[in-house]
Amino acid sequence: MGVHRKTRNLELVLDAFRDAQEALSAHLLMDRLPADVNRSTVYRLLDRLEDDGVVHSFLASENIKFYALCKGCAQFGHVHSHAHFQCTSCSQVVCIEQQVVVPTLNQCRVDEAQVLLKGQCATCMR
Amino acid sequence: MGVHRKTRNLELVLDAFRDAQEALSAHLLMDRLPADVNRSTVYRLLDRLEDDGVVHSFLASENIKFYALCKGCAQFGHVHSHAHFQCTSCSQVVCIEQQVVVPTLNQCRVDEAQVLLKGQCATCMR
DNA sequence: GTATTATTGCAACACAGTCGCATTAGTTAT
DNA sequence: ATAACTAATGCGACTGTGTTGCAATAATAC
Repeated sequence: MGVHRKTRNLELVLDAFRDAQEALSAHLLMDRLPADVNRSTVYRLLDRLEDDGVVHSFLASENIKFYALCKGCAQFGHVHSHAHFQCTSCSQVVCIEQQVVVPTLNQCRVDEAQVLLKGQCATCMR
Repeated sequence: MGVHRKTRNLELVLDAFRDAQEALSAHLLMDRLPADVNRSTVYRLLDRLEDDGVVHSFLASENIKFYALCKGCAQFGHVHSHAHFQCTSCSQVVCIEQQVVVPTLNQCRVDEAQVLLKGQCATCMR
């Protein structure tokens, strides 16, 4: 657990994640922060929070890295093999609570599975 | 199926994929092509080949898009829910033949699952 | 061969993310 | 409270992947 001074920016980022029900990209996160929070700072905070196991990251469409608060996943030694769902209409990303069955391979050792489900969310379907 | 003139570049790209046992990023692909093949051309060829169902793409680590020839997957109306494995040591990416069970969600319609398994490949383990 | 137009090369661009460095501001000890 | 220490920040420049407009080239159809 790295050093974490209780700074304004850190609080703002954590608040943003707590307020959001969804996962956030660096860009989406910055939209929810005051405009004067520096881009580099946001990336550095995200890196640190990920190192400390506060958030986890995964790749969604368009090569965008998304971040979400770790909840249950922290209990399992941070095996982030839970799935994420991204709506192809509104691009919103959410964590799927149910655990995913990780296939075993006969030649390779599998440490982690990143599962991105794509489709349409409830809001966009109606 | 879009128009495809039989050009030198197209042949070179297809040959590179056929020769490779693994999936290739645009960068890795260009390493295997003559140096005078333009970067834009490679990206455009990859886009076209993907549109035509000749290759499929998926995201691996570091937000890099990988491409691989479609084989069996083409039979199933291009539901690319098969997994890919990336070695965290050598970064090589391969397609996993075995089909992945796509979780169903009660609120959302899932059209596609992108599964990236990460671990160590046979070569790097020994 | 000529006409048509898909394909290409080039250069400039867009965007996510990183890095070095000087400055600012939490934290700790006095 | 103040000073010392150093983590955190802001800035600007940079990297790397991928895109785009446009003029030149070349594959195909006639």
